Amino acid sequence: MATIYEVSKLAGVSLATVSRVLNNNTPVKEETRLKVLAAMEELGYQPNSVAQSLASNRSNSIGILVPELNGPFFGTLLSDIENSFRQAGKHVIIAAGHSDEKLEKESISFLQSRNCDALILHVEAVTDEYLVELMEKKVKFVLINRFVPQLYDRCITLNNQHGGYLATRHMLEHGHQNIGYISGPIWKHDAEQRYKGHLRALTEFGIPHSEQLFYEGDYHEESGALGTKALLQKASEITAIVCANDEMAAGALTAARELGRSLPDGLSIIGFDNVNFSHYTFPKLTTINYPMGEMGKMAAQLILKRVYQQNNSSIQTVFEPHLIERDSVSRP
Amino acid sequence: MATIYEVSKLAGVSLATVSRVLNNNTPVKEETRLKVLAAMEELGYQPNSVAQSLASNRSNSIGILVPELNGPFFGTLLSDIENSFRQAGKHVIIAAGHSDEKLEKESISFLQSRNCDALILHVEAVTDEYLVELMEKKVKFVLINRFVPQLYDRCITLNNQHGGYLATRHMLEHGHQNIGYISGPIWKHDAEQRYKGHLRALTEFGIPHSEQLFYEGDYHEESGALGTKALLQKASEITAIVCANDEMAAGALTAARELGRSLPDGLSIIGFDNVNFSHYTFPKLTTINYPMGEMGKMAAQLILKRVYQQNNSSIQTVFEPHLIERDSVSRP
DNA sequence: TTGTAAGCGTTATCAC
DNA sequence: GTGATAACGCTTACAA
Repeated sequence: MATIYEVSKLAGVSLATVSRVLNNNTPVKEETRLKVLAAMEELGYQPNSVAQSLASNRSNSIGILVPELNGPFFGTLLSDIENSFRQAGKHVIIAAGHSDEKLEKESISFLQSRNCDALILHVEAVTDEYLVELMEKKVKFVLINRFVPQLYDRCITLNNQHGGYLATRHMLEHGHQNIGYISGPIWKHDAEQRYKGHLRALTEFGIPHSEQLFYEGDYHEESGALGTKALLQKASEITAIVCANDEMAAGALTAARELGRSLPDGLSIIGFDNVNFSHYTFPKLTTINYPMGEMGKMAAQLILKRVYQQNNSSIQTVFEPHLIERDSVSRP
Repeated sequence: MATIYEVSKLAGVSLATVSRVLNNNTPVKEETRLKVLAAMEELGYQPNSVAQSLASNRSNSIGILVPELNGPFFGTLLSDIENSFRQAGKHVIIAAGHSDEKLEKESISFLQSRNCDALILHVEAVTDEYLVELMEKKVKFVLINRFVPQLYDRCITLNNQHGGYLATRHMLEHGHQNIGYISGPIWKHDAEQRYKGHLRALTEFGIPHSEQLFYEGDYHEESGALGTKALLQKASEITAIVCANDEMAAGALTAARELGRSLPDGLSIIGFDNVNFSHYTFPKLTTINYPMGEMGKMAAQLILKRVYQQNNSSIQTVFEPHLIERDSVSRP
């Protein structure tokens, strides 16, 4: 591989000049510019990004930490992030935290040890304090799907409460009065918010809320099935179930069928997230869209702007979900 | 951030010695070793991986190129690859090629410009010749899901023919005699092999093959629906359809239902790949497992062994698929 | 077993 | 505008 030194010799200029045309940050006479460019071409010169990083103290790499790499959720996030950065000549290093505090911390150190210029964190297990400390240590990062007050200007979040509201309102507008709710782990911020939105819709329609109609699941398919069975047993008058995510909704679909309910006539079900499999269910799942891709893109923009001073588009930190109507909801 | 130099001063030894305990490749007296370790601890020293790369001419990074980052397929691949490398202290840089020749080539140069020590390539559009050239340029890489004779010892592949055979045999064993086949683009190697397996099973059971029963799709859901309608119209005696992947099988399920066939009694359907959504369909899809994760792990092992001389486990290059029985196949 | 010193391929600060 | 030259933080002969 040719080096900058060989280029400088061939072009008959100094090292520094070659570096200048490479980075075109300092004016260079057009004539010499062309000479250098020609020399580069001739040698098939490719700058060594490692040496650049060492000298400039920038790696042009961004670390991404997500809970899982598989699963229906993070593909589009990664995809859009990678895309944005690649166009800017940066690259992305990935790691998975598996929603485990120790692993999340390890992954963060790992990414830091890789000299990432910035991190995009989708973390669940680590505490707010830890993240604040990270900020105080001058680590550059953006948070996805989590809001920490002290870090307000680097949090990209979804309006989960509004999503929960939309889901339940959709049921109410279809004339449902007895609506079960299968929640995510209620200690999780998004689960709590989605549930709040549900309650708000209920209140708005003057429907009283009952403990009978609530089941706390764990966001996994199995708990959606369990929840459905539990709810329908406690309160067989239920005609609709709102699930706090699509996985649980899929479980609910299966369970409802096992209990002999026809779908959607015998039981309407709505999900949340609009993950990639949600239109493969039967009936195709009505759900709330989570704009993961856009949020990933925005996280990238934010870093491009704040860390690299590139890009001047405006930054949006909270995103609005919307309803995706498919076939799993009907009138009771 | 503390440097190796500060550590050496604090420990009262030379730069070189610190480097030695860091890499423990050269014997160091236990006593000094401990002094150095203590100094590192005290300073919270973290080696600068960029400087290490420049000096050692190794970046400890591996580039991964897949067609898509989203989609149901590549998550588990990435997940298992990342895992294997992280345990070995390496990291992974990702890129997407979108099955486009130009993009695939660009992505490969991009990854090379990042000084990756090796690449894992899941490419579709680039030619065999291009890959052979790449090898001749001494680029280190492993191919996933593709076999190129000259590159035989760096190809990790699935026995697609056997998979196709298993799928069709499963139908035959259930007593089906009129079996439709929805293929992937037949110019693709895996599509061709899967189809060959189908024919072999037919022959083995003494069932003649008919053009009427073949439909060439494009591996997408829509074409599975189209294919099902076309086949059932041409040959309504069909009682089973073998699809060359799960997406098309999902389309087939929907189309069959629209045509008023009950599932699986009125029509049995089998898929291929066992992607993440295949058990969310209704009925749950019977399919052929594609061990993406294991193949990713193996690709990582191969690189660890050949590029880093780490790991001495044996290398397996061809993987066998197996049947996953769920609910979409019954007797006719 | 340890130290010295020459790189690795850039960028960036000076002068000129 | 351009050219020397000192970093950047580490690895690795070669000596001792």
